[in-house]
Amino acid sequence: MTVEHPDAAAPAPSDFIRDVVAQHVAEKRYPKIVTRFPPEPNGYLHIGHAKSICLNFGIARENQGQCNLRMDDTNPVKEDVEYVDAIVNDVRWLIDGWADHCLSFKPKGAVPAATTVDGRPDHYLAPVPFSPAAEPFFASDYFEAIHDFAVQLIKQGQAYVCDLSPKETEEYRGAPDRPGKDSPYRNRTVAENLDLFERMRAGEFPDAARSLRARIDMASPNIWLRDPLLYRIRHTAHHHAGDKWCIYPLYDFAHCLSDYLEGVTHSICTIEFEVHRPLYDWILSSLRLPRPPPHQYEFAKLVLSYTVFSKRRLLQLVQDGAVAGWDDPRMPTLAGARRLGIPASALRRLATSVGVTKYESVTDIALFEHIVREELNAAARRRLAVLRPIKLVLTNIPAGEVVDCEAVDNPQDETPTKRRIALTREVFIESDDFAEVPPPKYFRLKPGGEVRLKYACIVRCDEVVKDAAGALVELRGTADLTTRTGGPNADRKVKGTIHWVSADRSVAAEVRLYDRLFTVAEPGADEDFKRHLNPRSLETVTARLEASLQEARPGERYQFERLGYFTADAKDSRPGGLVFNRTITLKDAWKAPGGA
RNA sequence: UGCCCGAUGGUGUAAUGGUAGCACAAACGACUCUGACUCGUUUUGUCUAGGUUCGAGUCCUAGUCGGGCAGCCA
Repeated sequence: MTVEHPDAAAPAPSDFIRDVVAQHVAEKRYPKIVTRFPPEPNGYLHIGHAKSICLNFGIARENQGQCNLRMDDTNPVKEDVEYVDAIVNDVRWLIDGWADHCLSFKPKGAVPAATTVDGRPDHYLAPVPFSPAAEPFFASDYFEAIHDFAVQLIKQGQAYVCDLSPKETEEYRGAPDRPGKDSPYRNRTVAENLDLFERMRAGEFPDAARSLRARIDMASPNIWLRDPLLYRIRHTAHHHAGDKWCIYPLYDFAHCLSDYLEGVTHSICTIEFEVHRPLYDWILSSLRLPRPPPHQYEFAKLVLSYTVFSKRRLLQLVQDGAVAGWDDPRMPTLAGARRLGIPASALRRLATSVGVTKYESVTDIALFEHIVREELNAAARRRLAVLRPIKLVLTNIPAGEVVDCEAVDNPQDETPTKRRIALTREVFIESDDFAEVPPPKYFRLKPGGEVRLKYACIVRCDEVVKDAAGALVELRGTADLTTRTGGPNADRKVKGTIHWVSADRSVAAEVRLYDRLFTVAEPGADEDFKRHLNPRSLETVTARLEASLQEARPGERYQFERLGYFTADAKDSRPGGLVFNRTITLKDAWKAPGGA
């Protein structure tokens, strides 16, 4: 069954960034709209990143443009190829079937060739579609070009080598309300700076002994204009660039130039970079580049209630063993969400429905849950499964006899398909669906009461069998076969309908019942956020599934009727040993009195 | 404290000087072989004070409140 992605047909969203892009398109300012998604490969992508990914790829998609996936890998000490691979995988999963045609990679191993335009360096790497011979863009591929730009700034007297230690640099920088003071090395000659910078590159100096700085204004009210560092010395090999370098550009210098080199037109980032924008513009305009420079736009990142997104905290959860890894289904990472069974389309819909603004807000997790249920309701086949089985013996059905029943795969389908399930003398029902002393308005099974077994018939509970200790052993009852679906009394109404499986025509399986990882709406607001961890975020049960579920494939999603949506775990499922993850429960409007 | 950014129901957003709308949540009701889905009804909002204007959520001024910035992190 194929379900059209609802977001494929949805009208393009509108926000202040898209308004700007639309205007630029109208005035034909650029030959093509080019955006980029630039994660640093130092952790896994999370749902917050989905907002940025959908914004950048969405804009490319809506304007027949392209979006580059670029590793912002300028700090080798924090990064790793493990993260590069995970990021590529997650991005491709998120945009598959939606904006994958806008995803631009580069030929594997390619490094931009230096050319000269108007006597100035100009490196432009033409993008290629994803293929086995392609890889994402890497800022580290531009190190040679970025170095050349640094040399140009030095020659223009706009950058200098500074010998101040990190601590001294901090002191000289001043404070937001107090101007900084000039470095004593600020007025070195061009020749001296050129010599020193090349010796930095050659590895003559130890880490942090010198740095390359932009020469702007130490009294600027904007901290980022007070002679910011452009290059630092780090005698560390790089996961992508190898051991070629011992000087690495900092974010502010590398990012704007990477954007420029890739032909990015709209460089979209989060609001903490707003104060960096004057520096972004200063660098690009100082270089007097032949092509029109990109511009930076900022938006507020996604904050979701009941979850944390900061890499620091997510890393802590992984390292402390609070979860089983970056892809633990409880993690808000894309890898975790995927394993939990969240469809990529739900993430995309969340990303667009929260809007794009300049003020930070907290999105209620209930909105996300609503979207997930809506996607799954349309797409997931229904199955019967009993999480916590209790036995019900239907005494009027002889042992060995099979009553054939027909069940609908998904009533939401236009032409629903059906399957057969077997009703036998012994069935399992949900322990929640029987109450010896029922609360008011209890529609389910009680002694002497009746319920309908979904897709089968109405049954009555005649007897409650207990052991010597008073614990429930089994229920005994009778089936009214005349009320079978399609039977003469099929229309007979009873208040409750419950799910069930045949005792011997069902299979046992591990089912992991996941719940929110945190118990409070804003766990991240508390430095000691781990005390808000939900002790019941995972409960594992051995459930009984209807026989047809044996054929479930890893990653497949089902609705277990009346319970929720469940996905066959792609990592721990084995042939004959399926593991299901509860993606999300069904909405449940019934409130048992007294919390029963 | 200096600079920058922002403020619309409980929550997230729309309205681009002209009827404050949508979604989520909540409550109630209808339907129901999923207490799901679907459908119907209801509740709740333009931070404050001035100004411009025939008309202000929108423009201006001041204030209040919130966020961001002082890594050789990104």
